[in-house]
Amino acid sequence: MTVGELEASEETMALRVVGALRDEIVTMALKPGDVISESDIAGRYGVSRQPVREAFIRLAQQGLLLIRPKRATIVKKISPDGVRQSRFIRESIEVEIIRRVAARPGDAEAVLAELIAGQETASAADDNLGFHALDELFHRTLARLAGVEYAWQLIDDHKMQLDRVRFLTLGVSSSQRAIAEHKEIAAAVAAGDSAGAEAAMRAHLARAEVLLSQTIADHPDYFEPVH
Amino acid sequence: MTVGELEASEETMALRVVGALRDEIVTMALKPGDVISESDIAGRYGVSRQPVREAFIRLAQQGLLLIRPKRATIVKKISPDGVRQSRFIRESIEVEIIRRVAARPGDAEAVLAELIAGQETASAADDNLGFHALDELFHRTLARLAGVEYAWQLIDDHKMQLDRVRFLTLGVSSSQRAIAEHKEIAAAVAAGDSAGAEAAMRAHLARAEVLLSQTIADHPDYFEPVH
DNA sequence: CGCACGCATCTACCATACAAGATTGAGGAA
DNA sequence: TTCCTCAATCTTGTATGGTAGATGCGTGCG
Repeated sequence: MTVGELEASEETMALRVVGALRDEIVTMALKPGDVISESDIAGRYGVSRQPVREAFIRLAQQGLLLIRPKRATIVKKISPDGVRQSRFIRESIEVEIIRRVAARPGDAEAVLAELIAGQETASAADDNLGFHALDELFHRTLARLAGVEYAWQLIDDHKMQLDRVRFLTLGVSSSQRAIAEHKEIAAAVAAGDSAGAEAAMRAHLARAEVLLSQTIADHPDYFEPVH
Repeated sequence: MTVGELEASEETMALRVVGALRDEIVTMALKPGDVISESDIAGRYGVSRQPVREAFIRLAQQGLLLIRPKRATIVKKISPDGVRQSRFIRESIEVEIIRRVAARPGDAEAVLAELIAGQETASAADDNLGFHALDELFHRTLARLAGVEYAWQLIDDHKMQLDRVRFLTLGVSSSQRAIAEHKEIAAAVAAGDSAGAEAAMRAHLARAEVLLSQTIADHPDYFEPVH
């Protein structure tokens, strides 16, 4: 597989390689279990081994690569247990966020309504990518409203694991249903109903759960064996 | 300041430098705002710039260093807002953990009682360091009992920010009170009282909150200005 | 035939040299 | 005095060569 040159930019080579590799991994162009090497990637992107090496370190810390010293570097297989726990973390934080927002709705209602309207537009136009972006923005906005945007950044880091699974289930998810659930959350927030908002958020996040086992069955070699 | 050589070990140089620098930062031997350079650290530890550089990258991703390209690398100042949000994350996750454990106590009661007994021994012997270790183990054990030990690892990463604050308030904290609160949590867990366990955990974590503003007042130059 | 040894050949790790942006301070002109 | 210019000298970024450990395969011995 040949890869186009990295476009020139302000950032350093190392960071550009990080971005390029992350995209390849999340979109499954690089598959879990694939063996890569510094020289290999360096050659493909037309840079030296040094920035590639630093990119490997960053991606390894984010859980996307596994560096086996003096042996090889491989694209980390998806850990079912890791996915489960990433969801646990996300649910813990998002539930706490929605509680806080519901406790002091402020101008949340108007902001959320606008976002949901945008999602309906994207969904009607079959703009899957746009919808995904707005979906993410919905959750990020809730974090901002709760005054903990930094916490969302944390979720974002660990969300890459989930994004790989999401990519494997593309098309399966129903944006209609997601929008309905978003409305339910927004309504509970507007009403200041903490308990209701929490329950709605839990239900919203739980929906993705059922897809995992099916995905594992479809692509068993992309996942770590249970031990 | 001169630093002893790194003891020989199996791991790579880069990882040893990471550990050494992390300790220096958390214990405030390297103070927030201090300017360091790859060459400087390399000379002090007797290695080349390369492993030091890789250590910098890792520590920067963990939020302890700030790399300003072509300029300098500095020990990141503590962000009061970051501390607040790190606590938010920790509370979110720990509350969810304690709920799960309380919902299925299992053999939690015996395990927790044993840990608390150890803490009392350490406290009676004025073994502050040992008590701290057992305190951490208490929370980690709860995560294990909930089946989400990986989630604790996440907290651990972001706990370094909090540890720097904790180091500044050493001696202030009362281990007696912490033990009493641990007992309260364990009792609620044993009784299967989810709501009570959650409330006890929130109170336990909230106790540290009051110390922050005092600490900022004592060491204003260690913290980022509010913007 | 089966197994152990050794060598060719991978890998990531580390050291060193060079490149290029950023800072600082000295020195000269207005 | 004040301000601008520029060069010395910091910094991190990148390239490349050499090193040591791990792997796999072929060979030769039992």
